[in-house]
Amino acid sequence: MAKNKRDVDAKVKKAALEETAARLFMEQGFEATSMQQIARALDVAPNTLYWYYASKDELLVGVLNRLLSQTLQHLPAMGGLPLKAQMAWLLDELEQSREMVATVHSRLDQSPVIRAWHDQFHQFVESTVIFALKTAGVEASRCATLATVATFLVEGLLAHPHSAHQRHDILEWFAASAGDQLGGAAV
Amino acid sequence: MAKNKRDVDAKVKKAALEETAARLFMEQGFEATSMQQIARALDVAPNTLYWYYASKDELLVGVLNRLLSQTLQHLPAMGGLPLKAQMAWLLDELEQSREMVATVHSRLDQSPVIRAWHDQFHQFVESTVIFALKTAGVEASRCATLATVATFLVEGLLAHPHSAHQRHDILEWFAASAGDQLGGAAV
DNA sequence: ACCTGAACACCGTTCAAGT
DNA sequence: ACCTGAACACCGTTCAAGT
Repeated sequence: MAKNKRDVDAKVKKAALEETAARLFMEQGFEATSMQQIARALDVAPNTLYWYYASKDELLVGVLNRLLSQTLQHLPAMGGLPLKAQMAWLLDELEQSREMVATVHSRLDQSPVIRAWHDQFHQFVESTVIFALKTAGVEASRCATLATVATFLVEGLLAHPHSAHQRHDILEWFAASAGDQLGGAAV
Repeated sequence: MAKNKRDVDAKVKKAALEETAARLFMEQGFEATSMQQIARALDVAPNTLYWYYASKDELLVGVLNRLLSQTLQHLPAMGGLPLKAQMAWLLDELEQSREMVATVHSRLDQSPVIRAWHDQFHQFVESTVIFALKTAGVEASRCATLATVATFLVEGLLAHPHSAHQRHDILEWFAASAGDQLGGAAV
């Protein structure tokens, strides 16, 4: 288990690999970026990538986890804020990875490994939102439904182009509806 | 403009082509179905398909329009029903084309022709829902927001596996929230 | 352990040629 | 107008071989 030189080197190389891949995926999209292209940017042979990742989708998972861990570092600061603000923050955060979000959804039915990552991510987000709702005093039986609705609204806003005005109206309406039904908890 | 024999033949052949393609797309998915495979099922050479459609995506558009026109024939009967029932009907209808819905969303960023079809379809659905809401007496300024939310919820339910219980809770909550805010209109 | 050259089995699409 | 055979330029991935 000792971290020897080799492990460090491998980690560093994977990091460089994922950063390059992430850049190309975001610039051109996942489908439009070939393994050849990534390899060329790294100055290695195309099949070298397969020593580190079993497939292009596994490389995508590596990229996703890297992006996720970066986002999670900013999470603690969001603890006490109202739900509407938290959704707005999540939206801003995800919007910077719009391309990646769309890619994940587009490969759900084609790639079991992406499906697994997606489902796990969703479960994490939903349970986090449910916890936040409970903490805000929302009736326990309603929390799951509200969390799912919140998720669907965020995904809808991400997938479809919209104005700041539209976004505001939707989040406002949701927060009001969620709050109203339980006598004005601070949602 | 006269409908001569040639036109009829072409229509019939396109119909057969699109039905075969639709079947394979639904059985195996769009990506997993090659032009070769479709051609083989029709007993023609692969490039024959390109005489009728400029690309695989244009063939998909043909299939989509065919499915849509079938669905639209059942639409008139839905006129007077409450919004919740209409959403449930739309969900059942779309769920039979889950694969196609997912395919359309997955190709939005790759294919301008699919993007155009999708946007047009969305506009049609939203304006239909807005009309239904206005007819039900919903305040005009709220209609657009509610229609968008309804759309997002339908898409969310379609994209993510869920129980009948979850679906019921979400539709119930939405109808209640939409109705409450304007003194109990028959939404 | 790490990387390569060469190949494999596809893919959507094009083009010149036939009828 | 309609259809074909043959090819093109890719693609993700594999494998045997090198160090």
